[in-house]
Amino acid sequence: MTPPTKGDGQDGKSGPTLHDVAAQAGVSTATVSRVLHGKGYVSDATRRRVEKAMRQQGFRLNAVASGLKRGSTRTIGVLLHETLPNPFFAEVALGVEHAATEHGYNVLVYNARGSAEHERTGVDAFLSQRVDAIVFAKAVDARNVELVHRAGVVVVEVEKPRFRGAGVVLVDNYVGATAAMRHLLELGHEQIGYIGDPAPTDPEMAGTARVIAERLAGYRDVLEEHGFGGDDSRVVLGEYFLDPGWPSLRTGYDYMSRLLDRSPEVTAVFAASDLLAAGALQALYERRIRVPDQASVVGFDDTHAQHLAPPLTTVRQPMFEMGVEAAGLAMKLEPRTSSEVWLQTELVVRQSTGPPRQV
Amino acid sequence: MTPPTKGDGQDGKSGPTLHDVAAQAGVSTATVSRVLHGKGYVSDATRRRVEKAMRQQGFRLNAVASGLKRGSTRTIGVLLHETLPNPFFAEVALGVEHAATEHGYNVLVYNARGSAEHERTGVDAFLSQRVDAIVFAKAVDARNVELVHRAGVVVVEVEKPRFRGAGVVLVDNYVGATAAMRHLLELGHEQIGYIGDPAPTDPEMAGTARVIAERLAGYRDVLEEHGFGGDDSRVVLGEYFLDPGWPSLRTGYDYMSRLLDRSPEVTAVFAASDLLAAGALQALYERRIRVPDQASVVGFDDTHAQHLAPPLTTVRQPMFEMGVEAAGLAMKLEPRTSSEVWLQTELVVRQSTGPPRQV
DNA sequence: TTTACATGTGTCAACGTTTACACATCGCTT
DNA sequence: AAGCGATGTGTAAACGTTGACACATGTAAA
Repeated sequence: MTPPTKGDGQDGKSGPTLHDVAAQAGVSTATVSRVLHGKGYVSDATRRRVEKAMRQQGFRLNAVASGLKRGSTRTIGVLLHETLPNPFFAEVALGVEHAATEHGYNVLVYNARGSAEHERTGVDAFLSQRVDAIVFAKAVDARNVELVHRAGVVVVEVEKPRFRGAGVVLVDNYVGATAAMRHLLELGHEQIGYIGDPAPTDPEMAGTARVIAERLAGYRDVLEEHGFGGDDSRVVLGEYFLDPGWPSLRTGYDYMSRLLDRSPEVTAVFAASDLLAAGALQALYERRIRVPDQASVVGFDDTHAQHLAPPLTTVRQPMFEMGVEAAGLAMKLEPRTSSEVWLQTELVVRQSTGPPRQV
Repeated sequence: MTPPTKGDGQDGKSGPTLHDVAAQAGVSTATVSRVLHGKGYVSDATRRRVEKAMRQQGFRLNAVASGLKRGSTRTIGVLLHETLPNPFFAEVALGVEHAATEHGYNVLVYNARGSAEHERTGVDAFLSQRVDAIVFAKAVDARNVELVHRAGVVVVEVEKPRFRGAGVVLVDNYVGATAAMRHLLELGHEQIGYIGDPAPTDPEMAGTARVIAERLAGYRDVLEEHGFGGDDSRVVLGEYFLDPGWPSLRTGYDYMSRLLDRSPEVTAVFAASDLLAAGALQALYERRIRVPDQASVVGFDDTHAQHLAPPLTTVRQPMFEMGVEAAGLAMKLEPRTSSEVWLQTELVVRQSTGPPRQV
């Protein structure tokens, strides 16, 4: 009647199958499947017998077989751009994991390590695994995204601008940057420096360029608004593309040192990231410039802010939520469908900002 | 000859199958499979024809079907204990991912969020997915580990002591702690404080207890060695089990404040983690005690050390390597086999330690 | 010339689930 | 009394891949 069973639920390896529980319950596998998924008609008596058999044998549905048959694996692949030393990606991945498992989805991760070839390998692996969707956080090479798109698999991009048929999760960096600047101006600062990274010219990096440009634009526009515009002499932009170890802490330290040498009159600095701000704090500490008494510092992203001394005022970027939203799109969207989710930043005032020093 | 094909490699959805390329190459699926895996005899001419057909159709092996047939998915599940705010788990997960993908394995992640029930759900999901191995970093509930073990799936535990048939990755906290203490004594410190967490008494948390005990033992033993032993008055252990938000930065700040109030004579502190050290640094900054001029601080784990001002001297814990080793065991071990890997810590001297202040 | 073994390829039955379809009953309505 | 829909269950064919097995050759040793 039923094929010979080998996993009888006792030895442990490879577990009992639908056939095994069907046999014990004296029904067909179809009925067991119906019980399992609660669809179709099943009498109460049968249902109970099947459920008992499942319990006794410790039956666990083989998701691999199920996935093959149904053509869907309920799995999301997360492709990380790179992870160290920035917690951004880990945080996003966690958000995806959270939302996905909440809905019974599985999450595969792959770290592209910043290289297009690695990313390609990851895409291949994910497509091979027949994931339902791939979340790029953030994509290295647009061609890899294109590839997924062509394969008819849902694409979700984090922090990368519009792509024909994909879900996109974006955060408004401009508003956050203006909030930070307004905060400094309200405290009475007028000589405010900016340290950040230069916008890459490579069109491949358009997403990164957008983020960088928005933060700097916030700085410039608010100064302008208050009549301090048109002067970029207090802006220090590095040249990280020449620097193999970028982004490094050292970078923030260097930028800040350069700013202090060049414009000793500044009473506050706006750093384009917490990592940069952390480096800036180190430079200030070394020069015995006390924060916030003698200089105020604002960061961006809230990755390290809490841990620093003093705790850093920063613009929080909702990384975890970005992951959650990305997973939401991944689970909801049809292949080759577009959708955009915008998330807001939030100014978190801590102890690195205060009124300017009395000169 | 061959079944009707539906995915012809053009429409994108669901892709071409072995049958499709077999048809185009004029061979059987068995031959295509042989070419794919490079096993068995295939003539050069046939191989070339098959490879051409695969390339033209953009064939990608369906890992789901393959996994079902072969009974192995080449997938490792990583079960995280929890992730925020400690980068430890993310780092270990990354190490696993790195080593795994290097060998063509896939990595599923699940975050137990510190709860045994969530962990159980994760284990169920992983077993359903028929992962080849599960890495617990670190396990919440031993019964969940037991469950995996009984299912005949390879178990690897990170930082949790012996379990019958499992791979275990451990790091020697004791040696690291003694290195840190010796460093302080060599600089001339004699009044050294210790801030850390109390060892949990719950047998479920034996792994955590071991780690905590080893670090404290290192502190005590080295002091003893140098004739300053038997005095625990400079040891501040919290009571985090009462604190819902543990572990928090606030904790380090509080412990340090308590230590300074109670034993103002201390010239150096050994903190049981970087997070605690970061909090300590905040307390010192607030009191305008300059590091390292007036007080030295040593951390443990190197999670935050680099970012702090001043950069923290700490005992580096090889988290990434722990993940790599865990993946190695996961891929190598037979089910229900034991194996232990010990990793060493390393003292990293930065700028938070120096000779004691002249009183 | 037989024998044996290496080489090359096809057939077909799995792997464990899902689901369309068929076939029963049962209780009602006309 | 026939007909109908709702209910309950089984049969069997997929899903795409793998691998044991069978069956060819060809070539070299006996």
